[in-house]
This record gives sequence, structure tokens and C-alpha cells, in this order.
Amino acid sequence: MRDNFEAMKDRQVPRAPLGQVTGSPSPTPWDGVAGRLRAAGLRWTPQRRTLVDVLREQEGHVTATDLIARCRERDQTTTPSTVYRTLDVLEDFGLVAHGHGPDGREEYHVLPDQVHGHLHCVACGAIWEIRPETGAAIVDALAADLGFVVDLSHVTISGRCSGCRD
Amino acid sequence: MRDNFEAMKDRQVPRAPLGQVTGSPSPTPWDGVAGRLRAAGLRWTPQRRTLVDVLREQEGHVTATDLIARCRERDQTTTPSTVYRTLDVLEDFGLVAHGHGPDGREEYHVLPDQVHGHLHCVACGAIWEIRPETGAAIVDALAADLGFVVDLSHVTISGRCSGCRD
DNA sequence: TGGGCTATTGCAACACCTTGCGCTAGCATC
DNA sequence: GATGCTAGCGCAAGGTGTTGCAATAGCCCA
Repeated sequence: MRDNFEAMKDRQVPRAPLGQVTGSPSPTPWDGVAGRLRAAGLRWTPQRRTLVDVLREQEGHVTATDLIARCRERDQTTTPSTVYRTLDVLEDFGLVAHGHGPDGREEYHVLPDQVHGHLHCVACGAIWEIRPETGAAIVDALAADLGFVVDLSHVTISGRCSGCRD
Repeated sequence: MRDNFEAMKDRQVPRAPLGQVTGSPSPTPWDGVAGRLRAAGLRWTPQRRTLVDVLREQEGHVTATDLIARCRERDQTTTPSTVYRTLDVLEDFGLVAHGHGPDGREEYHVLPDQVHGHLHCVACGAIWEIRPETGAAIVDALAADLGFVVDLSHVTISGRCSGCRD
């Protein structure tokens, strides 16, 4: 049942057909991070700068492992715990959102324009975003079911995309 | 953002309000396991018997860690890899189904009467089952969205249950 | 510029899960 | 019962993620 392992292997490489990643205008939200951190009584450290630099070049979804590797390219001394903790902080600021991939591993979505869930194709390994309207339908259905207030950002649903469902 | 950690701690203890776990009639599906395994060219070993004995007394959802601990109570020599591998086999036979809890850890559902997703309340830690009709609605919504064929069994959605959404 | 408070870091250790490999032992057959 | 095939076992090691703690170093203030 963990036979979709192979498919997951290549999840790293050609990050799959995401929704339209609308190229954001020049002044990115990253520019103000240092200030926002300080304003909140937090600090702007070289390690955080490294991670933010990495994230700045990132689109869509990345695994934590990926980010650690990329940080290490820039700064050999990067340690995992620092990255994880910094990601937590950035998440509080809404700059990243984390979810769990189909294998249960942490997966980060950079600059989430809005909360959304993910679809994972077990056949081709692609990750798709659930459209807002569809997400809303799911939220409504669950609210009607048990009165549940859903946090869509944590949702990853496995299945087969239209190209693989044969 | 991993602040729901405390809530998760007590997920082990009084397994939360599941749907109605209908007490199954006398001849349980577990009785035929040995024969079914052998019929498939597989083997019935003491280790597998131990795990099945543990599962037999189980209702609803358990974490893999839990199962390993319980097996060890009966047989000190139980090793994790054996448990994980046996669970994989049992899953192929439809006797358990695995999903990923909100923290990304493996979670097993014993004797899944039908494929269903799970709801996890980040406030009280309870796990609820998504009702079949609601599940169907979700499946339909996603099919309409991207033509996605969903595997509901892998779905765990976080949020707040009706009692905690204040 | 220097000093102090305290947020962060890095380390080390742990927990969970997976995988490869060589040996063991179920089970079918004679 | 003895034999042989091979599924399954236990071990050991590796990858990912988390946490506690002592040492470090941002940042505010004088």
C-alpha cells in the first residue's frame, strides 16, 4: 500500500502543474520581512536571511528537506532545527504555509495567496491546487456534516489526476 | 504553528467520538486471516498472530506506534519493521487502512467498513469520520474541478469540531 | 560606543518510519 | 519425518522531524 513510493520519488524534480502562479509585482512581501520581524520583537539573523533568500526564489511547494539543502548550498553551516524553527516563525507571518504531503512529510507552500488544499496524483506524482470554489464546497459540506470548521491549508488528498485515471 | 502539539498528545488515550462503531457479529473477519494468507501463498507466523490478536481488540483508529507497543506487551521481541510490514500485508487484504494523522504520522483504521476520510479537531484532538454522503460530495466536487479521482482513505482534514469552534 | 536582556542558534539526543540484507523457519511435497 | 523453496524475520543503518539546553549574538538603551 506504500507502493506509490516510486511516484513520490520524483516529486522533487519538475514541480508539477500548479495552478497559475501569478508572478507577483516588483515589491515582494519578502522585502519587509526584516522590519516585520523586528517590529514583533523578533530578530533578523544571518540564518533567517539565508532562508528568506532561498524562499524568495521559490515558487509553489517545497519540502522542508529541499529547503534545508538549498540553504546549505549558500551556508554550509545551516542546521535543520534552525530551518524548521524559522519556517514556523515565517508561517506565523503568513509567508509560508505548511501541510503534509501524501507521504506525511512536511511540505511548504511559499507565499500562499489564499488558503487552499492540495491534490496529489499517486500515478504521476503531480501536485495540484484545489480551486477556491471547490475548496469552499468541501468546507460547506463538512460544516453541514458535523459542524466542522475546516482548515483547508492542511488538506492533501490523494487520487489520480485526469491524465492518469485510466 | 505546531502549537496543536498538546492536543495531539492525548490523542492516544480516550479515542475520540468516532462514528457509531457497530459491534460486529460473532464470526469476525479476523477468524479467516490465517487461511486467507495461506491461500495467497503467504505465511501465518507467530508475529502475525500477535499483531492480529492486538488488532482484534482494537476499535477505530490506532497509531502504528501504539500497535507496536501493544504487540510488545504480548511479545517482548516484537520489532517495528515486522509490524509495519505485516500491516502492509493486512492492508492489502482490506483488514486495516492507513492514513496520515494531522501530524503526518501513520494512523491505522481497523476493519474499515467502507472507505472514508477523517476529521481532526486541533482544539480537542478528537478524530471524527467523514460521513459517506459528505465524502461523496467531496469526491464529486473534486471530480468536477480537475477530473480528479479521489482516494478518500488518505484524507485527514484539520479544523475545529462543533464543540470547539468558539 | 558599550552593556544588558533575551531571542536564536547549534548540538546532541530522541522518536518515527523505511529499507537492505543475511538468516530463520513456514509449509508443501515426498 | 526429512527436504527444499522462499516468505518473513530481526538487525542495523539511514532519513526526516522535534526538543532541551547551554552558548551566542541581535537589538535596544544609555
